[in-house]
Amino acid sequence: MFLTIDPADRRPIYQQVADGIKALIARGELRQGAPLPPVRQLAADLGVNLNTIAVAYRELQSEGLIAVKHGSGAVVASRTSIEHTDHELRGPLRTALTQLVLAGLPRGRILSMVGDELRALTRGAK
Amino acid sequence: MFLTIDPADRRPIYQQVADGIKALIARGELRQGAPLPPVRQLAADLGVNLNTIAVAYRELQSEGLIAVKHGSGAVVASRTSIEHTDHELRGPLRTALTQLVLAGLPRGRILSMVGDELRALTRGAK
Amino acid sequence: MFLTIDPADRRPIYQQVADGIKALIARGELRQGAPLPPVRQLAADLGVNLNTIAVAYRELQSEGLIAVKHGSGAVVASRTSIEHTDHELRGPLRTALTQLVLAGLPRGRILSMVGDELRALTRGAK
Amino acid sequence: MFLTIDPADRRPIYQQVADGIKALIARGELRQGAPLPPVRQLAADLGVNLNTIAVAYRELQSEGLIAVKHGSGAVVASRTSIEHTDHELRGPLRTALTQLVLAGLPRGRILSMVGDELRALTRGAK
DNA sequence: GTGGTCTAGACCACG
DNA sequence: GTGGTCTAGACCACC
Repeated sequence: MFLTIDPADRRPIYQQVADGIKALIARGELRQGAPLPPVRQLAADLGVNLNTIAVAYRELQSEGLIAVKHGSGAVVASRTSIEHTDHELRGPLRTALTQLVLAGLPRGRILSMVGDELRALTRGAK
Repeated sequence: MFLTIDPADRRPIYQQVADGIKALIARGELRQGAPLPPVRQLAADLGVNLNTIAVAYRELQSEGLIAVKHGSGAVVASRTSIEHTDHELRGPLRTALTQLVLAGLPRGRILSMVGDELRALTRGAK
Repeated sequence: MFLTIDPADRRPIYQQVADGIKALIARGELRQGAPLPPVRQLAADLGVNLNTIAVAYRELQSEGLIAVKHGSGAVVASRTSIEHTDHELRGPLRTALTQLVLAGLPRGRILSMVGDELRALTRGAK
Repeated sequence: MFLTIDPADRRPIYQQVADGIKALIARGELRQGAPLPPVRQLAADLGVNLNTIAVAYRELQSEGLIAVKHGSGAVVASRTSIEHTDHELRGPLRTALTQLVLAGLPRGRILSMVGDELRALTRGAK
C-alpha cells in the first residue's frame, strides 16, 4: 500500500486516505476482492489516529467501494463504480481546470497534463 | 453574476463563492477592471450573511485576483494569474479524474468532458 | 507568547496579532514546528473575540507561515519565507524611515536604531 | 509635485497622499514655506475625489507639517518635525524590518537597502 | 453609498 | 479538545 499523507494538503487526513485508496482502486493496484490493511496497521504505518482511518474506511464503505466484514477485515467490493450525477462529476473537474487556467497554463499544456494523469490512472485497469 | 450555492457541496459557502468568482474570471465573463457586486448585495442575492461574502472577497484579494478599493467597491485585478507549484496543480486534477474513472466513464468520454470544460473556460479569455 | 494589542495602533486587531506572530517567528522565538496557542486561549488572553484570532491565523496560513492541522492545533511551518516583490518590501521601509527623518532624528541615530532592531530580529534565527 | 497613487497599495488613498507629501518634505523637495498645490488641482491631477485630498491635508495640518491659510492655500510649516514617542517610531520600523527578514534577505542586503533609502531621504535636506 | 472590523453565540468537523 | 464556519447585528473608515 503506497499511501502518503501531505500535511500541507488542505484536505482533512481521513479524506486524503480515502482519496488515496480510491486512486489505488481506480489504477487497478487494488483489485476486486483484494484485502485492505487492518485499520490499526494502516494507522500505525501513516502515524495517524486510529479513528481517522476508521472514518476513511467508513466513507469508502458508504460509497460501496469496499466491503467491511466484521472480524475479517475489509476487501475491495466487487462492483467498484460509484454512482454520481453529472453535476457531481463535473464540479471538481471544473474547479481543477479553473485553477490550471488561472495559473496561466496554455491549453495544450493542460491537455497533456490530463493525458498523463489519465494514462497513469487507466494503465492498470486497462 | 451567475453564482449559486450548493448546500450539498462540502466546501464552505465562502469557498464556493470564491471558487465561483474565480471560474467567472477564468472564463472571461468577468474581465479585468470589471466591478464585482457589492458585498451586501451579493450576500442578499445568495441569502447568506454579509461576513461570509466578505471572507470570500478577502481570499480573492489576498490571491491578487481582485482589487478592493475601500469605499468604492471591488474590481477584477489587472494581473489575474495565480502562482502555484506543479504539485498543487496536479493534486486536484488527479482527484477529479480519479472520480471520473471510478464512475466507470470510458477514457474517451472523460477526454471529451475535459475538452468541453476547457473550451468553456478559454473561450472568453481568448 | 508575548503579544500585546495596542488600541492606539490603527491597524486592525487581527493584523496586529498576525504581525506580532510574524515578528516572533522572524525573531526565532517561535521556531519551526513550534505550536501556536489555541485560538480560544489566545483570544481569552488578549481579551478579544475568537473570530478575530481565527482571522489572524487564516492570514498566516494563507501566507504559508503556519500549518493549521484541523483538530490538533497550529504549528509554525517548515518553510517560513514569504515572497514579496522588491516594491512591496521597500514601501513600508521607506514610510518608516520617512517618519524617523521627519521626527528630526539624525542619520546616525536612525542607523543605530535599525541596527538594534535588526540584531534583535536575527539573533534567535542565527 | 511627483505624487503617485498605487491602487495595489493597501493603504487608503488619503494616506498615500499624506505619506507622499511627508516624503517630499523629508527629502527637501518641499521646503519650509513652499506652497502645496490647491486641493482641487491635486485631486484632478491624481484623479481622485476632492474630499480624499482634503482629508490628507487635514492629517498633515494636525501633525503640524503644513499650515493652511484660509483663502490662500497651504504651505509647508516652518517647523517640520513631528512629535512622536519612541514606541510610535519603532513600531513601523520593526514591522518593515520583520517583513524583510521573513523574505529571507540577508542582514547585509537589508542594511544596504536602508542606506539607500536613507541617502535618498536626507540628500536634499542634507 | 462602499467595504472593514468586531462581537456574541451557535453549531459542525476533525483527531 | 482542537480549529472552522456561519449568523445577526453593531459600528467604523473611506470616497
